[in-house]
Amino acid sequence: MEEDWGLQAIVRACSHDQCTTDSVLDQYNYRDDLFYDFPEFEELKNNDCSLIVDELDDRYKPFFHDPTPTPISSFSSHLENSDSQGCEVKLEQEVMLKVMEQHETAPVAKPKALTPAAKYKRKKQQKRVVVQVTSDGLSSDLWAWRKYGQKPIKGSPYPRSYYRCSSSKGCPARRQVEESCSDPGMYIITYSAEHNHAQPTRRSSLAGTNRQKFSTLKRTCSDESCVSSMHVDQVQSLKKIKHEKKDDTIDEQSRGQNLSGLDREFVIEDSILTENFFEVLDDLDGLVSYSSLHGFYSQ
DNA sequence: CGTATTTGACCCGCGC
DNA sequence: GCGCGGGTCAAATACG
Repeated sequence: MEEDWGLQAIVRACSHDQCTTDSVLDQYNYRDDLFYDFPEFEELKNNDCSLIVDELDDRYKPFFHDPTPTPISSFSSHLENSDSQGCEVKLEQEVMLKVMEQHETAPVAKPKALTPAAKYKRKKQQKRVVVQVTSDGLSSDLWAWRKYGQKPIKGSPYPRSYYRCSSSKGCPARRQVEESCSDPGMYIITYSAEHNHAQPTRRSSLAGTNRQKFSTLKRTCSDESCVSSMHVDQVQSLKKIKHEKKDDTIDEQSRGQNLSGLDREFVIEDSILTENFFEVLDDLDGLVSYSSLHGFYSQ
């Protein structure tokens, strides 16, 4: 299954708001999906922690049922009012705009003979996911990326590198990497297009030719457990976003901290970042800390 | 020798 | 129409 990969699992979860047909949603088994993306929870499903799972199930559901995602126009006005002179603000705007692009784009149409111009246009409309990671995070996915270009970016002291997927010939997946000018040491990664093949269980021999780029790769846990261990951090990160959203003025220092909290390659669409969503996060955070989950994740 | 990276050239869209 | 900026191509080069 081509969608069976971590990032896509996140994207899939974030894009459920596009499914507005109740009949479809009624047939959707949220719990199974949870265990599908986070197999470690399977353990909980089978023991006395089912209460927690029920709670998650109940809390999770409303976000999928909401057929009218929060308009992102508030983001637009925020962008218009912000100071576009500063490099940091500009970068943040770019990240926001890309997430907005992802929100607004329609599913990619079936391929047919396209003119170069149409091809280019379609490429620009492709789904994009932006994440901010540390240098360690650059190598934290299993896909093999081959660099095909590098360009200096106006307004940024750091160049942007362009990568394509080398796991499979003809795979349209692309990745752009640039160092954050507001947080040196942090990297903005933009994923575009989707892989047309399954995620490799390990980096292939082809992928292994990433040479120096991945030579410092740190793998202290299996890929699956790395994915699951994001979960509690993500809740904390989202709570930080909540505070950031409350503050209209941009606090540079706190933003740096907030962004660093997102270094586990986690991006969530603004459409579900409603006040209610954060209230639930508050509850979930407490729930998690008092459950056996705490011990599970703090290992 | 096969594959990855580098880097200048080229293409395209957009704003003036 | 022209220049600019972003994205991609492809030849040259480096590496194992």
